[in-house]
Amino acid sequence: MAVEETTRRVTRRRVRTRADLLDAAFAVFAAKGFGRVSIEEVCEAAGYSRGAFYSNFATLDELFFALYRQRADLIAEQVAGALALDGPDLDVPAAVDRVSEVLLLDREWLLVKTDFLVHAARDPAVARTLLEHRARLRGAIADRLARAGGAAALPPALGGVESAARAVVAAYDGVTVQLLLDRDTGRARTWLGHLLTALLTDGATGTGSHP
Amino acid sequence: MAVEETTRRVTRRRVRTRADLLDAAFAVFAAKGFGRVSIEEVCEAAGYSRGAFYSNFATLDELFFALYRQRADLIAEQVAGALALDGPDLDVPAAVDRVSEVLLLDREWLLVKTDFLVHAARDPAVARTLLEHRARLRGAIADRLARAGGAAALPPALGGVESAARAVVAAYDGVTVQLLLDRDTGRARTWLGHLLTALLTDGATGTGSHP
DNA sequence: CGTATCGGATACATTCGCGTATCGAACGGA
DNA sequence: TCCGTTCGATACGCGAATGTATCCGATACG
Repeated sequence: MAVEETTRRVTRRRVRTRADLLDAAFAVFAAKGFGRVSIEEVCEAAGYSRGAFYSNFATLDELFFALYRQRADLIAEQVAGALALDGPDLDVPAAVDRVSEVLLLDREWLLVKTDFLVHAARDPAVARTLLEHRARLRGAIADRLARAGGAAALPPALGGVESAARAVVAAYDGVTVQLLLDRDTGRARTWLGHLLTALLTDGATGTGSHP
Repeated sequence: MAVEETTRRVTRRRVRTRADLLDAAFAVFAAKGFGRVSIEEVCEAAGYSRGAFYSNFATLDELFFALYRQRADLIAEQVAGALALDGPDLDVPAAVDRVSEVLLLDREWLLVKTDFLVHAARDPAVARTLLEHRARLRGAIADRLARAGGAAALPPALGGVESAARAVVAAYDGVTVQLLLDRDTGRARTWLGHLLTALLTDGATGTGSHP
């Protein structure tokens, strides 16, 4: 019962505290992993006592969920922005570069995101919201692909733009795993670039992305 | 110091106990996630007391690591077997089907494996061994690809067989993520099939896998 | 079959983290 | 500025999990 149903006089202080807790939680979760973090650690990192925590969240899970939503929405915005940059004609390699930049930039986020995946994999309710996020992302990609060339022009052996979008997301997830292990961001970005151009262009050898 | 350096009179009982603990741990980890499991839970599930645990392992992490090695080696064997089935000429769709079968069959294993990934992502030493496992897997795939056609015949826009193998693993990882969320194994298998044939065959639309 | 060693159970002390209840201080509206 | 409300700090009790030390039954080996 951290947040009542009835409207409460939301103080500025409260907003700030909540934001501080979320930020601190992000750092701590990224560093140690959700499973190894206690409520006290988060509070300590944020500079508050446990009282502040219980006043804002009922449980660590709740905070984790809120944290994920916050950051995921932020990333989604950035991706949408990166996709919207071109005019109606899509420059695949350039768009791929821009999106890769956004998606693979922050290792901490990848860590937290994967933690959340593990969490969602065991809780159908959480999984549903994560699937919705992913569906939105796929939708944005599919729209972009459709808007530029449609199914006929670009995609190769896959079905339509829907399938192509799905493949893009799968490639992203696959590269993420590798990046989490070898910590080589540059390599991951060029790799994602290769994969995506291989998937999205017909037979032509896609140009690389970074020097 | 669970296991001494000096050779000890390894009793049959001990072997059995250790195996029981590992099996129980697999089930419990899969069900609740590594981060939410206590030593006692594992012992209870295995039908032993904590004394048995501490006699065999120093820490939960150590057990987790041993568990991962055990299962990963087992899977690796099966994959190698599935890859070796054809003669020298590789039937891509068939091989893809067989490998998908092995890799995506067991949801519990995918859960544990992902937990382990999260774990490894934060511990460079663990990450190294995981990377070695993956390198071995990639190597087996690359060998198989090279043995059947080489770089010239099959792969499209990617570099050589090395890159192709890398792409295969990435696709596998990507599909795994989706499967963890939607729990639709059949879908995941056909999807992996589509992806892999799209990646490994030139322009021809790869045939599906299952009816 | 006897015996020395090993393996696992039990009991114990201890630490850690949780959730609640209470209180003083900060806040915002009038 | 004053006052009712809200926020977060502090203090408390509790339960769970840990690691260790000790003991007894099982096991291998001569």
